[in-house]
Amino acid sequence: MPDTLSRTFSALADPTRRALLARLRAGEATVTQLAEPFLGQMTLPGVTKHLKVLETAGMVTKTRDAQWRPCTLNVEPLKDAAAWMEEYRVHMEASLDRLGDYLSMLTRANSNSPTQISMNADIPVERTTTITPDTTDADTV
Amino acid sequence: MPDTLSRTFSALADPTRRALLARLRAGEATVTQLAEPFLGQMTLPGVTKHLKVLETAGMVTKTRDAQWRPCTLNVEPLKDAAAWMEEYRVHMEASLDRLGDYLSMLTRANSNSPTQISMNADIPVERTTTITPDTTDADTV
DNA sequence: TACGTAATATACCGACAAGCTAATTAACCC
DNA sequence: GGGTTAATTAGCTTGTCGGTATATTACGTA
Repeated sequence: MPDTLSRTFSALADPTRRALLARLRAGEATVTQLAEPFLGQMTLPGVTKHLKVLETAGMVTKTRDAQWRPCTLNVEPLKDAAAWMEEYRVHMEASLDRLGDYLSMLTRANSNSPTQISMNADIPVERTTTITPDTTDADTV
Repeated sequence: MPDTLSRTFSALADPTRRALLARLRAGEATVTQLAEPFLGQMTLPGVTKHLKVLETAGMVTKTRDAQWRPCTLNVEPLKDAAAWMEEYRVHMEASLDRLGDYLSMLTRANSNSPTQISMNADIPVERTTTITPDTTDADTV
């Protein structure tokens, strides 16, 4: 039983799980709905396992509706992770390479983030993204 | 060989490694200097291994000075992680529980973070930290 | 040259993570 | 009750991780 932060980061360290979270950003979904994009490359129990990891990490809550288990996103643990990362904010801004200024500009241009950088670049979610640096943000979501 | 983001998160999913990064925020340090706070609970090769993980994740750069290997912090991968997390910013702000408003207040009150929430609560770093925000950056690099 | 120190390499271990298949539970509908 | 669908559990294999102990490389110095 590791600490909360470790469990959070550990849960995020898998592209499938990140894609699941990304999908849940669009609203609640059942397990099969969540699994659907992966079923070519992974079985349903596999997805269930990943969901379990996210669930014990506190980022996904499963309710029950008859035989379905609608899952919802819970960002509470992400707040801790973001708070941890906040400590490094000044360092990131200091090193003004690649993403640096972009990110700081983006975070400083508060709230209504039309961002969507690379939600799940490595996952067979049909929407192909591709970062396209020219589209400063917009599109996608 | 997982993707970059997974490797980054995976590297962060360990309190020892997070403590190492935290220590490096104060400036470059050799391996033994970095290991010193842990030597009661872990051997030197153990720390070297953790450093290796951080190194292959691109968050630590080892240079060499005679038989010493001064390590420096490299926040580049953290930018990607922060960018990923940025997507969930709006969700975090929407759920205004515990940390929510505090964090958003904090990020909105840009840069000079006198923050220091819980850098390494679970690790025997004798320097009771607090990073002294006066050294806005300077030194180190 | 020999010695002490800094750091890594190698080999080994137990534990856990990720994936599968097959079987099982749970709820609905006829 | 019988059949169907949703989802989980169980058991297994494979691979990686965290840690140790020991040996080795590299350097500075007496």
